Amino acid sequence: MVWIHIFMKELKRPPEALHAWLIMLKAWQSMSRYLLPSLTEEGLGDSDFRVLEVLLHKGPMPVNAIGPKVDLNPGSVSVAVDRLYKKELVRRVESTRDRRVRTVSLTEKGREIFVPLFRRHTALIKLAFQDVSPEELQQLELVLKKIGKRAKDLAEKSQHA
Amino acid sequence: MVWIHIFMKELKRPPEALHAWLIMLKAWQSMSRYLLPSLTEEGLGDSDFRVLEVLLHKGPMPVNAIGPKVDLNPGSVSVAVDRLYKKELVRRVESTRDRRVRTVSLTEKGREIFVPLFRRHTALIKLAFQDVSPEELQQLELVLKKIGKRAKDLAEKSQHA
DNA sequence: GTCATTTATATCGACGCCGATATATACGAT
DNA sequence: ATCGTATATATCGGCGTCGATATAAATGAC
Repeated sequence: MVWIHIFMKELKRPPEALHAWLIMLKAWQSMSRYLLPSLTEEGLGDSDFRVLEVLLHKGPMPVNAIGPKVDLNPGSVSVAVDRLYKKELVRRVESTRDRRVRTVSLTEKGREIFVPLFRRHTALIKLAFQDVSPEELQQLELVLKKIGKRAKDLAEKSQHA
Repeated sequence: MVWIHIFMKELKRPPEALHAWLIMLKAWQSMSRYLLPSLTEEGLGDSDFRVLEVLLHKGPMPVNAIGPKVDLNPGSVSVAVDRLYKKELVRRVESTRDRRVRTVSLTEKGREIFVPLFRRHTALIKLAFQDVSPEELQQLELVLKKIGKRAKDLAEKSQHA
């Protein structure tokens, strides 16, 4: 039982930030497993879903604008858009001003497939959050925003170093 | 601007659960990006880290016990352990009772590499959580636990259906 | 004891993502 | 106007995960 000893000695009581992070990890994994099936039934992956979501809610945009919004590098966005293109869910329009850019937008088919899917998705999330009161939800958003922002800042800072 | 219209109409104000989930997504992505470099510098991936973590803190265990703890399927655990084995960070001991099972444990080298890495990792997390008060942290854990548990239950329920 | 079933682990083929690079186009300095 | 640099997108090779399956060993019914 040496390892348990070491664990206790090293951490005393689990430092709170780490503990919270582990719980966040668990919650994240559970949510992901829970939400994924409804996408795969539709033949979509997680990234595809997020791309469609951003296109629906923010409107048409060039490939390079999608990447940051869905946390994907340019190459991955390119292939994701291509997958969706092959399924005729999105359209690529070449810009006349700048012949390098191709603006991506939802097709009618894309809209028809995605809007109901998104609605189901939203309902599933609501179900999973059913035990959380409005006040708790607000508090949760506040805290997660702080953490996300700080993590982003710190990540950028260490990039430069 | 049709899409914005549709968005507003469809969602009125963003339904709170969905909104919170999106913020969680962002926070998660930021944290992952922030934490990953310290692992890759050591030549490890996310899964490898979690396997080492569970071995350090829960002690030696057979391959099939690792999977559930790190949210990986048996095949993935097998190759993850193999990666770590090739780096001599873990050892596989064949059980005499049941000759199918191979109990995985950290080697000395594994411990030497991982313990400081884990300490750095913990420090990074603490930094990212610096803006969160102890009360907020407690509240965060509470709420995330509720969400995780409910999501897990719901996922299992829809499995059977 | 023998055979069917179950369990532990490893392997296989497919797929998605990443980092790096290639290609095409635009922009800016001179 | 030309040339070097920067930007948008696509492509390539490598890697990690998945689901399905293979292999080996244990268990249980008879």
